[in-house]
Amino acid sequence: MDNMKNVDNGSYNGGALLRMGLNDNKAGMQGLDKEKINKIIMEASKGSKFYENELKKDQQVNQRIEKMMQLKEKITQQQLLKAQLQVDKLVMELEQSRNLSCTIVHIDMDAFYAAVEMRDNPELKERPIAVGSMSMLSTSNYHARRFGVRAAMPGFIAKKLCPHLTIVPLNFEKYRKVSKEVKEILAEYDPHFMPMGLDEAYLNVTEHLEERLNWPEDKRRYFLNTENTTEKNKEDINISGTLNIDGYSSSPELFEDGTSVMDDHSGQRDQSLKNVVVFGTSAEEAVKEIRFRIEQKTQLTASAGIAPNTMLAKMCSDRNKPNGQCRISPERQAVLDFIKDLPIRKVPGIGKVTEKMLKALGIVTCSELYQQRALLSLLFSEASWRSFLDISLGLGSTHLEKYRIFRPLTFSEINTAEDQYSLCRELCRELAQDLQKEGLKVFFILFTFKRTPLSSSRGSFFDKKRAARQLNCNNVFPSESVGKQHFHGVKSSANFVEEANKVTGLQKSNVCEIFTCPVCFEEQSSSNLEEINRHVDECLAGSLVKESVEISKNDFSRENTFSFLSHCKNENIDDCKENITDQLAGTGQSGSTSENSSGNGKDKKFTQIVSEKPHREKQPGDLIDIPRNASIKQCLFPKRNSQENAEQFGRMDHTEETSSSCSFEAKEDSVLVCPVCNSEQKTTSLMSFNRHVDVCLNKGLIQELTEKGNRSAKTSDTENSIRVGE
DNA sequence: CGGATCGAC
DNA sequence: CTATGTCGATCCG
Repeated sequence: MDNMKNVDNGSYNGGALLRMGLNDNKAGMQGLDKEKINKIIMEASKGSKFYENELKKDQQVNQRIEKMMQLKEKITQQQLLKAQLQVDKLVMELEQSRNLSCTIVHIDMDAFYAAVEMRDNPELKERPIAVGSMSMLSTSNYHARRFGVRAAMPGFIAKKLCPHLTIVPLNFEKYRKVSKEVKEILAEYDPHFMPMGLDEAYLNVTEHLEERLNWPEDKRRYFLNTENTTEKNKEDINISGTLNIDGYSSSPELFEDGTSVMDDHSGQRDQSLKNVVVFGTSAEEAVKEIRFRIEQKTQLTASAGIAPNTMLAKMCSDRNKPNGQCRISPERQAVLDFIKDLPIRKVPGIGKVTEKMLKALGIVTCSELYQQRALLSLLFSEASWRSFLDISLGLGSTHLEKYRIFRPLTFSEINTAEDQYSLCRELCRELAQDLQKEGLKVFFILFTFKRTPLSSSRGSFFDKKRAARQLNCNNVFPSESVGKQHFHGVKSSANFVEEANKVTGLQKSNVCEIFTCPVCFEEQSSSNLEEINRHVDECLAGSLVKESVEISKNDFSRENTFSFLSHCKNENIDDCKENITDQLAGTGQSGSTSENSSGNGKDKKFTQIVSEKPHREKQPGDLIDIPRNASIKQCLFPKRNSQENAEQFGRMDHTEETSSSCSFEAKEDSVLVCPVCNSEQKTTSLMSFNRHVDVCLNKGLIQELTEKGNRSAKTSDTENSIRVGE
């Protein structure tokens, strides 16, 4: 079966294989073609338990595909049309939220483990090697890949493919050390960079590039360390007489754009300065500089991708590897051009199975993925088709999940008051920054003014973890990083409670600290939590309450959401106070004051979803949130889609996930504001509200599509290029 | 909720 | 001679 894991890996990287082949031929190596590789793997595998299991899994996938095709048959034109309208509405929203202002870099060390081993043992250099054991390889060098030897392949099969293969045992300590050296360099370009394992990292170099523009040349000047340079590089330097950074590469593909690091400057440089390199101020130059420095320091090469978001950056870094880089300029068209013919399998998150399922629908490239968006929304879970949509629009995360850069922390490690305060401070700062960066018009705060331990009687902390994380992820932080970071590694709620109680007795203490109201920022000195809450309530009622959603105290999922803890000392809030104040000022200007919230400004469309029933009295422990745009968008097509689909197509859908990913639910006597027409809807059920939104949505969309149709005939789903919200 | 599945390294 | 890993996230029943 050509669906076997190893074979599949082989075909997935067929492009790289071909490129490598060219290199290796130059080195006089021979290799195997794809067919031979598959045959050998097949012979080595068949009969094994593993292989049987692979076959079984493959059959299951086939069954899933069959089911999906049956489902597809039942879909009527009308359903498809309706889905098309809804999805396109969302497309327009997504298009509006497209953020091209960041420069994200993905750095990927080439064949990292193997490269380290080769560096430290020159004998291995010209030989095919792999790192790992007879039962599993972690990586292979480029000679070995010529034979089809790949990461995640068992060593004994690799040996059959390439009998001369040298298998070097893993040496993690060494890799960690080298990785640290690389990370020291990366940190200079983005102190919050996000490592992914030992050999990859994302950097947000937006700020660096801004500063870099004003840097004098000497801050961008580096000296070639000839001692640390490989023999080959020395040769290149000597031969060429003038430093050509292309030359130091072991691959002819470095800087595929035909420029070298020196090209911009070499013309002006005389021979005596040939060991000096000056890098420019552009993103490309900065990344070349990073790669140059990495190689100087570690003698290892890296590939890099530069793009407006992480997904694109990652795919970019793959394009010209090894030892190359690629950039997608921050323009919508450039993004779409890059995406257009890209096989979906290249997209991080789309693996073997998804690829096969989509292939069954005739989808191989990203533009095909876009064309079939309506169908996909009916066949796949909400999470899936939404991510498909993001992919086909070239959208991705523009911020890095900062908290992952540290070694995973457990609560037991954050066990001093000092640590907690500084964590709180840090989180506040990040939040304020994120909000500022995203230019949010709606400011969203979650409070729990309650000193209760995180674990309560109504169920264990971890029972609620998932729901809480969901909320975090949707509302407070743009990612789930917080939940991940802080919940990670805690084994049980009992464990946690125990740890929490050690925490300098904070939550037990009734001693009152001075408390800064997060709304008015006045210091409140009170020994009574309820008093504090009353004050905050008044503040909120005065300024923000009309934009807030009140969430029932009984809604347990909110209870343990990350909160600004009431026992934060002044200093904890102080640091973010400025930012928050600024943010609030900005909020006022951008028109989400209470007056506007029920207004009819188009840009205000989504700022208010739910207004609370005025006369319900707040209770201590209540949470107040103001949904931010992102989460509201997710409410546009709430659960009912899947439910209806399930009813119509006989598909049982997961119920809990999607409903809780909606950041609001209709409580008994809520007044809901339709995000489309902005009118208040008194409603007793989410259903009836949804029905209203539905009508509005379709009305609006038809109008928009009609308008568009006048300008362009390209409104059908049969078009060939990606068309979005032009 | 927990086992199965997916995807990444 | 044998021999196909581990983890987190998500799906799904």
